[in-house]
Amino acid sequence: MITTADHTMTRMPGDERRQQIIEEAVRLFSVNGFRGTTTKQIAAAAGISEAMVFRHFANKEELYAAILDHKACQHDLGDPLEAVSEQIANKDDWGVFHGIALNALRKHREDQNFFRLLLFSALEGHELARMFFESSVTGMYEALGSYIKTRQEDGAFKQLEPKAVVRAFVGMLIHHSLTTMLFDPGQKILKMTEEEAAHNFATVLLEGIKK
Amino acid sequence: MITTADHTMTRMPGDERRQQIIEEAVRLFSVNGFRGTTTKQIAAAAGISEAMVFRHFANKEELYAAILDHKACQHDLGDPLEAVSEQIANKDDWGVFHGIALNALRKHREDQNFFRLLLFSALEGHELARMFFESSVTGMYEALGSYIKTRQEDGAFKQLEPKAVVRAFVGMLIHHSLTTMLFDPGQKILKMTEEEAAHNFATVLLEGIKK
DNA sequence: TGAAGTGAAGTAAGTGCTTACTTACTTCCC
DNA sequence: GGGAAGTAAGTAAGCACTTACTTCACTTCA
Repeated sequence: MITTADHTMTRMPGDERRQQIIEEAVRLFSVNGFRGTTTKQIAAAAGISEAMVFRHFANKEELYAAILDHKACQHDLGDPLEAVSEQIANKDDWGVFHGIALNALRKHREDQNFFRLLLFSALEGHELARMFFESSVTGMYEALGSYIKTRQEDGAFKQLEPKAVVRAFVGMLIHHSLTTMLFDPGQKILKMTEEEAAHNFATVLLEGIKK
Repeated sequence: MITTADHTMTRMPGDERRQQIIEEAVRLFSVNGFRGTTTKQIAAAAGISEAMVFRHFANKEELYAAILDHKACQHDLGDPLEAVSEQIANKDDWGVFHGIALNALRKHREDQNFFRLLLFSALEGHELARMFFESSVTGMYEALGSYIKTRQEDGAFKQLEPKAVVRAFVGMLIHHSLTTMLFDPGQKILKMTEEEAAHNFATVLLEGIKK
């Protein structure tokens, strides 16, 4: 028998195997999409037979839902500005934007697979992915938007629509991650470290909105 | 016989039919992706039998390539800054950024289908789509980047990496179109006209980079 | 103590349906 | 009557999912 993975034949308790299937599925879905990935491929990647996939998940859709559940927990969904709470308290505007940018760029790089998967499913029209995307984006809009509003009231920022400003900022970050991921994985077009990118984006935005 | 389109049964000369197949395919590919669209669906949408699709295109891949070819011509690929050439000559910075923004947002709305299709194929790893995306993005990077460089030499703009500035700007625009398309088609989250969005983005960017 | 039984983890070999693509044939216009 | 435009009815491969069976660690109780 030919096996593709060295963990074949080693019996594992149910939950570990479940996790393993989920992880391989994330990898494959993120590369080929939901429709472009077969249950056979997933099984092979996990080093088990296809039937075992269906012992752990009623069907392909349920496996997919399990991935989103798992990832949603993993990605906290707590306060999106938690990492820069200190800067916010100090009204250190540059620190806030720089911190958010650096944080977001790092997160995107670390979980490119999940990022791709989300995009795929948003395009494929999967409800759960849509909800996840929507709620996490909405959270950022509200949190950062209210900070901008506060600073406008302080007279520190121009009177631009806060949501538009957030969209501009989030746009810089997501587009940067997306372009790098899809077209410039080797960072050959734009030779720039994460730190430099975050610095540039924070500078452009802050200078653009402060009075 | 049940037909889904009113043009069934009317004989058309070859090229017209070819165009029609391409148009229906664009619509379907953009909604369901390449893998998620069947040749039967395309045939039904065009009101012809599946065999006719294969009379016009050797296989599904060739149909896909024909779409990109067709769209690539349609989308000119001339100077990406042609529409704002006057503002560039006058060094009307705000006019340049505002014009580009308005132009891009309009184009994206008008050709959402093609935009979705491109994203799908970038994710699915289709070489041609990759090339199209890459060349059009690269064109913008070079054209706008060189304008920014000129204005930096004039002493009008700050010494930020031009490519990073372009990426920030393009990011605002693409992210706005993408988010609107995927999650906010009814414009309920961000109630903002194209003109307002372009105004905001141009202001944020220009104020962020000018001295 | 050890044979008998239990159940979870595993598989090989299907099933029926869908897919891209083909073939053999018809219709209709010039 | 020849050729382009069209079709109905395939075919082989691939898909999600099932079935019928095996393996083996671990109880249970005569």
